[in-house]
This record gives sequence, C-alpha cells and structure tokens, in this order.
Amino acid sequence: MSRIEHTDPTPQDDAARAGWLYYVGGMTQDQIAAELGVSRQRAQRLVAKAMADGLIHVRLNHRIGTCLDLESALSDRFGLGRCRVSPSLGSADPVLSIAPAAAAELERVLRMPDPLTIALGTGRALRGMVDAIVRVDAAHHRLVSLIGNIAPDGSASFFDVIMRVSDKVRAPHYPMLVPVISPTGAERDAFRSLGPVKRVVDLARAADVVFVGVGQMSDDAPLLADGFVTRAELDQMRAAGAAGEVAGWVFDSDGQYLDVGTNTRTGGVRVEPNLDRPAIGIAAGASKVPAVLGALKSRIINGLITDEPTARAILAT
Amino acid sequence: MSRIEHTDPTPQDDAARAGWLYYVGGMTQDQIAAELGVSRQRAQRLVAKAMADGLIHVRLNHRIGTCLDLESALSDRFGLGRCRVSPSLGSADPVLSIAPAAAAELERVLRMPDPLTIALGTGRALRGMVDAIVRVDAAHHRLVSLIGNIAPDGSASFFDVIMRVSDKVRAPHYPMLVPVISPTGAERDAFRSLGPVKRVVDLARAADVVFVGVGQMSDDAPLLADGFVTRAELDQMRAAGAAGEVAGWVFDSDGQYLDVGTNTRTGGVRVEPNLDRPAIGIAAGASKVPAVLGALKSRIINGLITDEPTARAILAT
DNA sequence: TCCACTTATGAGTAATTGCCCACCAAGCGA
DNA sequence: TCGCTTGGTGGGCAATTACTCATAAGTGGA
Repeated sequence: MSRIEHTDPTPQDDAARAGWLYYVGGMTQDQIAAELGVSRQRAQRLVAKAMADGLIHVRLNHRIGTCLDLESALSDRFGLGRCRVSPSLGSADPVLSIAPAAAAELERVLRMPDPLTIALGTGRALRGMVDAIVRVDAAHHRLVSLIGNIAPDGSASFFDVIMRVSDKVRAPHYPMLVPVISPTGAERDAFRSLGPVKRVVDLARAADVVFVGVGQMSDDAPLLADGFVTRAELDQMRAAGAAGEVAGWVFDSDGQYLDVGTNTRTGGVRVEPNLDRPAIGIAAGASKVPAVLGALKSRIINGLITDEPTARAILAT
Repeated sequence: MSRIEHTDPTPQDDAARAGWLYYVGGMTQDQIAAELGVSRQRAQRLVAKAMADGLIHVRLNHRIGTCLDLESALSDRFGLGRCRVSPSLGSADPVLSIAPAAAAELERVLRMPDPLTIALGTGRALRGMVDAIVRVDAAHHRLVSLIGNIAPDGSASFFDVIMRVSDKVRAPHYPMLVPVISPTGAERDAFRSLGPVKRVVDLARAADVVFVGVGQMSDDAPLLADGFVTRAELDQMRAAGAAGEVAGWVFDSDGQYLDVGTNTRTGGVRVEPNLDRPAIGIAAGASKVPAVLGALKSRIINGLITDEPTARAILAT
C-alpha cells in the first residue's frame, strides 16, 4: 500500500469542492452540507466563495447566430483578423460580457507552443480578461507592458494586469518602468534613454501579439478618471479632435495619432497602425464607440473583442 | 452603414442567450424573461435547456490539495506520464466527475499544432469525455477508432465516440469497419485482411496518443451488458484470470493479455503494454479497481484520469 | 375533415437558495 | 480583567427556482 501525503484541506480547497459538487455534480446545498459534514449555511457560503474567488469557470459553448452575423460584418468592413462579439448582458457592465471572450482569446495565444512576446495594455477590460483566464502553463512566453507603470500618485495598483497574467501562467513579465505620462517631454525622454527601459521598449515594439483596451475621450475618459490627464488637457486634446486612446496614446476620429497634449509626454510604447501582427482591441460600451471606430479605421487595432450593442453601434455609423 | 445579415435566432440561440444571461450575467429568471420578452417559465426552460444541451460549460479552476496528493502518489507508484484525479461527486455517477478532467486532457491534445493521430476506445467514460469537450478546431489531427464498430445487433449507437469528437472538432475520423468481436477467429482474420481495414489498423497502431476506457470483468462488465460476450464466455475468461479489458481485449490482474475466450476473435487493435506514446486510461468506480490496477501494472496505460475514491482504492492495494 | 398524438405554455406550488441578524469564540489593547 | 473588534455560525424568512399538471396548439395519418 502506498503512503499518501496528507495535507489538510485549505479553505479554498473546501470552497472548490463545494463549488464542484454544486455546479458540476448538481447537488443541492443540503446534500453538499451532508457530504462535507458542515451546516447548510456554511455550504452556501463555500459555494458563493468558490464563485467569488473565480474557482468556478463558466463559459458559453455556442455561437449565437446574431453575434456571428455581427462578427462577419465587422470583419468584412474593417478587414479584421480576429473578431468576437459577446451577447449583451442587458444593462450590466459590458466588461462582464466581453471578459470571457477576451480570456479565451488570450488563452489561445498562451497555448501556442512557440515562444511569443505578448504585449499588454491596461484598463478595466484587460483586467476583466485577466480575471477570467484559467491557469495555463505558458512559461515559454514573455509578457511585456506597453504602458508605463508609474502613476501620478505613485500607486501601481491599477497597472497589475501584466503581473496578474504572469502570476497565473508563470511567464516572465517585463513592466515598463516609466511614468505613464511624464510632466515634461524632456523627463519622458530621460526615462526612455535608460538602458533597461530601452530594452523593454524594444521588446514591446517587436511583440508578436498585442492586447489593448480602447479608451474614450468623453467626460468619462479613463485617462481623466485615473488622474493621468487634467480636465484642461482633456479639453485641449478634444479641441484638437481627440476621439480615443490606446495605451495612453490619443488619436482622432480617423485613428490618426495627435501631436498635442499629453501625447508629447506619454511614456509607453505606441501601437503603430497597420501592424503585420495581431493587435487586438478589447472594448465595449456606448461611450467607446467613436474611439473604437477610430482605432479600427486606421488599423491601430486589427482585431476586436466587443459586445453586441457596441458592435451594432459601430456598424450603424 | 453596413448591412447586417439577419438570421432568425434558433431555439438553441435563445437557450444559449438565456444561459449566458443567467450564468455569466447572474440575472434572475424574471429579469431574463423581461430581457428576452418571454414568460418566466419559458426563461426557466431555456436556462435548463442550455445546461442540458451542454451549451454552458462549467469547469473547476483550482487543484484541490487532496487530489494533487493522490495524483503524485499514483504517478510515483506506476510511473505515469499523465495523471488527474477529480474530486468525488459523492454517490453520483463517477463518470460525471471524471468527464470534465478527461475532456480537458483531450482538448489539450487537440490544441497541439502539429498533426497527430489520436486513437480512441469506447465506453461510457469516453462518451462522457466527448460530451464535455468544447468545440475546438482540430482539422489537422486524425481520429482513429481502436475498436470495431459492428455490434452483434447491428446497432452502432454505442460506438459513436469517434464520430462525435469528429463532429465537434472537424477532424477526419477513421472508424474500424469490423465486428467488435467476430463469431470466429477466422472471420475476424478475414475482415482484417481487407485493405481498408488494414490501413485503419496500421493507423491505430501508430497513433501518437491513445485514450481508452477500462472495463471491469465483474458481473457488471460492460462487455456483458452490451452483449459482446455471453455469460458463459465471461465466466470462462474469469476462470482464466480475467480482471479487466481495454478496447475489448481482456487481461488478467497483472495486466497480461489472455489467449482465451473472445480475445481470439476481437476485431479491434490491442493497446500494447509499454507504449512510448501516451496511453491514457479514463475510468472510475469501485468495480473497476482491479481492472485499472492490472492495466497500470503492465503499463497497458501509462496515464490515468480517475476520481478520488477510485484513486484511494487503487493506492490501498 | 377529423382524430389521436405529440409538443409547448402558463398557473400553481413545493423546494431551494440568498441574506439579514443575533450569537459566540478568539484575539487584542487599555 | 474588561470591553472591543473580528470572523465565523446557525436560525429564520423572503426571494427565487424547479416541478407538476391541466390545457392549448400543432401535426400527421386515416
């Protein structure tokens, strides 16, 4: 008889087991309570915890006809290499809708056997994507950040997309150790001239795949909400035609990068239009439509993951 | 403005959408009913249908410590290349427990970019695995059956594992057009000498990966239940030491193939012990323990996907 | 055209779940 | 030691969901 190492189940183990019994086994919480020898209330809490901790992954295994139609319409019009349209979730946060689709796409890339350099932006959509991916082993890939990781207030909490992916898939990650937006162009250039920064910049520029969010420049602009640009700067850039932003780089409604405002001081790497490698935009929401449209027009992104209402709105223009 | 092809949503589309809203969006059935413009009862039925049709995939994204311990104990003892132990689902059918784990493993293989020949057996466990896989595009692989597809009663319904995989992943499939077990050895040999059969046999023998169920030889033997062997043949083989069966080929408690009973008339390809390629057994249940143990001992299988109680029982011997 | 038969629908109802709250036990600073 | 916070527990209850059943709506064959 073999000896089995006996490790005590952690709270997460219990939650995982409860979630397993509930979602896969289809048992009632009463039955789970009996099986695990705990109270029904505890079983309920374990099941809820399993969900909250993302231990249980739910994914839709059916392409809804309407969404497929939208995908092909978008692909045709903008010549996209990759396009996914998730069904709407009604009035709920659209990030919830696109996160699983984005996660599936990132996983697909991560599962490629040849070593790749994967460049990532930031933002709520990317963050949702990361939370939704399952742990896969992808230690042969390199993850590189497109955007600086030094925030005006010094906090870096918003910029842990790359770190979280790295955590989950054990791939080496290369954060870009520069301010997202420097106070002056000179300071930005000073950072850029540092050897380690240069290397990360070169890596990002040569990335085999790019995943980015797309920011709007309306009053709810992420750049404004997160304190990277002031209201005055936002107004100035809007006056110059700003319609959207990718990795902090602002462009107009035709997807042409501007030469004004914070664009002269942005620290990260710009995603060049017409890349010959996949540059996938992940964005949904009514206010993002002009931004996404611009990025699609000039092919700053050549792939799109969005939701149904956004897809319709883009096609309606 | 682009023209969007407008295909009417199929019943499955509605079900998928309802399931999406319910499981991903976390909406109540009342809300879904309002969103889709149907009655609450209909929403409930759509959600149930989405689940029943396998449109919603639920998977556990956490390795429970206890199961990891069992996996390493099994790997150590039997020198396994691959080993997965699923948490038990209590008294529920163990196939439900191992199917998702088996599906994940098959998907992993299907996602490999180099063309592979994948050999498959049959049985309830394999059938469960197939039902649990998601649609991936794997047209570059070839699927080959290890076991004949002509049943004594002429029906082939039980043998559609390979066809179902093929359906889901669009890979070419090569069924073995011979009786599972022929009435006489001579007839079996006659089938085997046919050109098309020979080619499938050669393909199966050279398979890069093998997935098989493991059958028990106790009174609930699948071979008996499905009418491939008679009670008398079963008793004869048991008297000769039969402990289990893989792809219809019967072996003893040490995993040595027997030369008696139906083994002289079995139509399919035998999985040879000590393959240098993965041969993964998918089996769980108390009555299968001696069979699995035998197959592990002689390395007819060098990988195992099972559940917690079965793993414990195997290790307790 | 009608009838037997299957299939879908909505009402009602029992089971199940999510959540609030009062309680308890352990840890901790005064 | 005491009072306080923190984290967990189970009772109770309202909300939500699953199931049963009677009925309506089709469907194919005579």
